[in-house]
Amino acid sequence: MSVQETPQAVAVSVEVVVFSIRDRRLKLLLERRGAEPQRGLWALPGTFLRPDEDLDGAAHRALAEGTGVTGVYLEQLYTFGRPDRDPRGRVVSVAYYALMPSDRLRLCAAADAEAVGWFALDELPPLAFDHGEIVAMAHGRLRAKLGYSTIAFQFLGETFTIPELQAVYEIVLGKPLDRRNFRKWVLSLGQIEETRELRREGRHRPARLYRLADPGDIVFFK
Amino acid sequence: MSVQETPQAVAVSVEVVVFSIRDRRLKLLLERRGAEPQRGLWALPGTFLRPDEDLDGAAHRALAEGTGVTGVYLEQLYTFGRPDRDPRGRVVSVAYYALMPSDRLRLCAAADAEAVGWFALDELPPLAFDHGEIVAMAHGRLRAKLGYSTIAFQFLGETFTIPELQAVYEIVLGKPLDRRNFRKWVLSLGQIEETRELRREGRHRPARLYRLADPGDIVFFK
DNA sequence: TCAAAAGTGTTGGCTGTACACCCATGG
DNA sequence: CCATGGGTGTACAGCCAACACTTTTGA
Repeated sequence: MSVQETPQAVAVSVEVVVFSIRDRRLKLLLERRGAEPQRGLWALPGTFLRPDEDLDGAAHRALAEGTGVTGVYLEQLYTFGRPDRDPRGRVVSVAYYALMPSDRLRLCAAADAEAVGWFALDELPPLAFDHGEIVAMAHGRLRAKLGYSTIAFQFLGETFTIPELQAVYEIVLGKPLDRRNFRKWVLSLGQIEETRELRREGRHRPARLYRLADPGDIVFFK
Repeated sequence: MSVQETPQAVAVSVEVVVFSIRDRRLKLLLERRGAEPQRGLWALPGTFLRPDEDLDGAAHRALAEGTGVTGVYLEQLYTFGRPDRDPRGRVVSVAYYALMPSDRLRLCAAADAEAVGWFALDELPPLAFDHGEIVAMAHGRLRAKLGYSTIAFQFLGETFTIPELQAVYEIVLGKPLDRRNFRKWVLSLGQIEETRELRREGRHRPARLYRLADPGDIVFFK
């Protein structure tokens, strides 16, 4: 790094694209801005970086403050730094994305947000700043990563059935999958183990519950 | 983004991991630091972000100032922001990586660098700051991306032979590949077209020269 | 006993891998 | 004419996609 250049002070923020599956749709957590600029527009939950915390920590904090949720899967996505992307001045935003199970949330609007809500990805309201661009990139990354890692499990609770997992894949990928092939594939990954319990869910045969062999681990394959 | 938080001023820099293949080895461009802190250690070429430029622009500039090279393939890698990663204060570094052909360079040490040099990836000197971590991540990304994109072509000039391209893959992946299968595979991608020229390179049959069908495009496959 | 979703195996095509021989050139 | 690397075709195996029937439950 060139030390002869004078460092220019810049505000650094983190923004988090929070995905969850609700009502069989891929949804996104947004906050309605309660302050200028762009008051009233919906925006990603985020926060400015504090002097003593690292980026991952700031992302976790933004999530906790915005939604009350902790311990979810969080991964850095990309950093956005166009000079004119925020009218308040020079703001570089490190974007993260998070996946959370649909049950695991306790929505509580942050102090500066008017409201918090879930929006289907294909019915988003107008977004503040360049957050539309951030969301598009996060969605692309999510779809790509389904194909070579086990992140999809992060959408589910501790135990889940194979048809539930299949629904996650179908919703994120936007296309139906063959039940038999899906089952063979997911079992061949060696990442899940069966429990003795079943899930009863209507007037039909109950499905066996599985759990992750190494909970919390994201495994890459292929 | 929480507007009630007070934005803390932070210095933002970009650092570039420049890969090239020289002497049949994967090499990395480093600058020897000519100023404190960490004077005398080798570091990635980088620069502080200027008020009017975007991140990609700063990365291109860091590269041009460090090496005199323009127009190479450059991609954002990851952003590093541990609070203690730079003893001068809070510095968030947006890391990029670049691939360049082995011919295309005119080394000129930046004003604040004592020297500039190429180092084999498996014989790196001690690096300044957390640059070792950045290099490790860049190397991982490069290997992964060989498998599903056409970035490897960025190591070669405008025209190249198939055995030359194969050497790039073998060097980056660190393992030999079958000539016949490699040729079939690369032709099946539909990204290269043959020229009428040949390359004479010793006392054996000359190899046909190819060129990219869409120069500059990075194509994803599979 | 019926509807509705869960669970199970087999087959054929395709892709990726292993492998052996001929070609063009310079010395 | 020989050494050196370039260029081509084939055969086998493993993987993935397509597909039909039986099981368990609640009403």
